[in-house]
Amino acid sequence: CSRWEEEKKEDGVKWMQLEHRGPYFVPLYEPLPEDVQFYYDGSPTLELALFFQRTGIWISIPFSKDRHKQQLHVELVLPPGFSQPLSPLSQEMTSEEQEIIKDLDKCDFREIHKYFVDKNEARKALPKEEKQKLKEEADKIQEEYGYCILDGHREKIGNFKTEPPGLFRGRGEHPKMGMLKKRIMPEDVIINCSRDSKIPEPPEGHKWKEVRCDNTVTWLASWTENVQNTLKYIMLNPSSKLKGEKDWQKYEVARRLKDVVHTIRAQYRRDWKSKEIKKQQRAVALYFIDKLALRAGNEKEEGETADTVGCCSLRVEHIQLHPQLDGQEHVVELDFLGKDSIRYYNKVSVEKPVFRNLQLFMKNKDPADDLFDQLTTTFLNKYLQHLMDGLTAKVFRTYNASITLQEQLKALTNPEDNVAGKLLSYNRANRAVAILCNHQRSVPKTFARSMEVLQEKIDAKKKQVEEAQEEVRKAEEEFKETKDAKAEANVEKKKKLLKRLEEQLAKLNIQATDKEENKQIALGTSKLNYLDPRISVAWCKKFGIPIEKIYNKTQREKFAWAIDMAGEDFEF
DNA sequence: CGACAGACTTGGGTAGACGTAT
DNA sequence: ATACGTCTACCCAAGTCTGTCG
Repeated sequence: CSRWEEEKKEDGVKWMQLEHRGPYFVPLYEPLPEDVQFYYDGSPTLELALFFQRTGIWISIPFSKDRHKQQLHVELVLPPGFSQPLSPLSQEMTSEEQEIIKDLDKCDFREIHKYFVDKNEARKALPKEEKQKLKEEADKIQEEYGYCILDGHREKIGNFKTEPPGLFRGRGEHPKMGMLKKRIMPEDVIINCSRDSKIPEPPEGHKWKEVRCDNTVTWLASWTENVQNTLKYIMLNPSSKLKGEKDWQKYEVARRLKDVVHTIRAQYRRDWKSKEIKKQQRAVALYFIDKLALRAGNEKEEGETADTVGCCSLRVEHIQLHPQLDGQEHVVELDFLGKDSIRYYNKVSVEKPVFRNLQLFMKNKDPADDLFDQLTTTFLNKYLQHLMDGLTAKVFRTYNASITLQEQLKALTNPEDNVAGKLLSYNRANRAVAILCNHQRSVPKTFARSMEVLQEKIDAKKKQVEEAQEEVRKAEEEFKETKDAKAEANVEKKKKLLKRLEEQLAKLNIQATDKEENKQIALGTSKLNYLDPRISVAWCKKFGIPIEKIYNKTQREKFAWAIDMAGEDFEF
């Protein structure tokens, strides 16, 4: 365990030694060959091509979601939303350019697009040795820039490359969609490292914005991104000791919540009946956060980001109250866009006082008004902090996710099952959590097809099983007649074959079930961020499942601390 | 307090690496 | 050997939450 238990540092101090090479700067875009033209309103416009070249706009072309369409019609292939208006980009043009380029629909990128498609094809078609060479070059960069030394350990860095310039897309209906994200230069970058370390060299002819030595933070380099005017950081990979310890801490906080959650629940039930509306709102919001695993819901600057909400920022228009619905009482219908503009839709039967409170909170309000108008996340978190040290709204998500996994594993795992059956149970437990946390994905494009293929396999296997059954029957008959040892051995052989085929069929059926149930559910996020890995490690040990069956290499690296630590009797 | 900056976690999408079946 | 589907690494946006400042 020694890697996870080293000497304590002073409060807030994250490291004593930090040495690295600085960010790797993505290469400049190569100028387009002269015969690759940009047309505006039908005319080749060489000098205007320079604008797009300068801004790097054509790198947005692979941005299009619909690759298929790109190949069918060679049209402007900017994604939807990148059509009119051109205004976010106009800011980047000189006044002469603005005079001419007024309509994105009149911009013709076809030649440019083709150039890039061809280039990409050419790269793919490269001979093996050439590809190998390219890979070696990439590995060299990774080796050189991808690691740092932190307190004597060589640690992997998460994102060591600067982000290339391009068009900002954002998710959902983003008001800043189409704005130009500028190239990051060394002059934009702040380097953070220890004083006595080898200070990274800026690229030739350039200077860093600043070199600082702040060991109360964990980032190695930072810069301000121009679209949202926010900071971006280069930080360590999740496999690092620093991140691992932080992760462990997070789950320890969630485990402490387990001890007091009953008190907290009792408290918010009492507060539903409080005289103070602010307390009532706090209590109802906390109920949602606890029961539905909603996010806290900070206020956001209007017009700067997509219109999404969490618990505290819910508006009246996001919920509907049904005194009766589908045979249930006091049903709240929630329908809103959450983080990443993922829709949250749920109908839940709530306790009567909650229903009454919600009616009260909605009274005399417009649809666009805040449901919890007296509430902020800061206020809620202050309250939680005094209930338990380190408690914030998001701890409920971690806690409920992890406890659900543990309970579901207990309920679903059948010790009699084979490994495949147990893994199905594991995935189902994981799935229960993903559903709770509303982790969705779009149905994979190949879903229907790959389901068909699987079904064909199942049908074929069924046929084989039937044939094998027939074979067994025949063999038994023969044995009955002849009673000779050879026939007996044949019966055994045929039975063995049948059994193997039946097992294969069962495995395929399990696979199909798992796949179907997983159609629109993303398991990754909960596995990576919400489920205490020690629960999974303990489960694996208890049922003799190899850890590789549930965690891939990266995940095993991230959860090394838990794999080291948890025995089969670990309880969350 | 309330706005804002800063630091860190959480999130879905996707290109291409990888492994497997043919 | 190749085609094909799956998985992973990477991308970078979008949250949460704390601390500071006026």
